[in-house]
Amino acid sequence: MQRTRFGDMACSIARTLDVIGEPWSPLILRDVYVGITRFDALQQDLGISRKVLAERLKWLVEKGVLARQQYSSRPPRHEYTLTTKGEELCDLLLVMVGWGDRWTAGEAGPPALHRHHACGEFSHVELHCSVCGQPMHATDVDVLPGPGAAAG
Amino acid sequence: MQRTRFGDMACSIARTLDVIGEPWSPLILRDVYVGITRFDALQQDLGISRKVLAERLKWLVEKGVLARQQYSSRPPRHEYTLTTKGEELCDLLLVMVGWGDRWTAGEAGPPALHRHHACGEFSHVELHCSVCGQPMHATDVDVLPGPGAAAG
DNA sequence: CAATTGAGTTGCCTCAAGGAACTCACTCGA
DNA sequence: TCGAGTGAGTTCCTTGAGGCAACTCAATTG
Repeated sequence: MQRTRFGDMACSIARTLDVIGEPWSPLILRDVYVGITRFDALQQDLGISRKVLAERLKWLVEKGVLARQQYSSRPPRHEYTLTTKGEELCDLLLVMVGWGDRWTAGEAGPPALHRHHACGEFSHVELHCSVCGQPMHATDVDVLPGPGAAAG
Repeated sequence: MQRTRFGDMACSIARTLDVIGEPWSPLILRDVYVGITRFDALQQDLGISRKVLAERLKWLVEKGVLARQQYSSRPPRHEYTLTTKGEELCDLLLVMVGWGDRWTAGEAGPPALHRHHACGEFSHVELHCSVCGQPMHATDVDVLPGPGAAAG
């Protein structure tokens, strides 16, 4: 949809958006993550047009986020599953959930709860520094050019 | 751009996407976060059409993510700054950077580095459980309906 | 007084999203 | 063996969103 492709920009945010930035893509990822893996099931759950769904799935498979696997040979039937790359993208969804629950849920409360396997409690994700382990938010960091920054 | 509005869905991911899911919005947020706060500066940095930029900024201000502030009265000049709500959305950008650096940076390395104030080191964010403090990834949680789930 | 700058607005054109109908291969039940 | 059903798309048409360029308007600098 966007004519301007984000994949060529020297910015990891833009390049991530190139993969899952198009409308519906994160919701498709969410559905596959919660176990809705077949074309028709996705189409019905999302209310997305079949055309757009087919395009998005193809793109996500190309990008290595989803894998298209045959689960029946006669008749040939496929399902979409997460690759490791895709599973790690789901962490992004978890963070979206955190923000959405906090700022958009309102009186009714969060639409979904997340129970952490390790402790068995319902919780949210928090961001920590990979080096020192302390909390790390956008306001706690300086952004500096890295090795992959565009020249000029 | 998407005709289907995500804001009405009973899903925090969809509602988050309703706010910043449209093309360019996350990049606008990134720019404001790194200190590019004026209309023309944003337009030039992003290469976005002025029309779309005006629309996005208006939307983000309406949604309470950005604030439009006058920094000069004669001539009247404005800049866009992050609200608390917007700052917390930037955490999402940090996670995007993490994924993008890991999966899309390639040989050249990450385009930007993030130095954590607390420890002074260049690092990435990691996701931890808000209850037990242990690492928490999408594969480590069960998703269950919450109080705000749609009936049926 | 002309040129410049900041911050948009307007108009036109193309391409993408939505929707519905159609295809095609296979299976199941009568 | 006929018809209905299912999974997985593809095709076609209409509408509307994004890109681009030009225009506005007010104040400021030279």
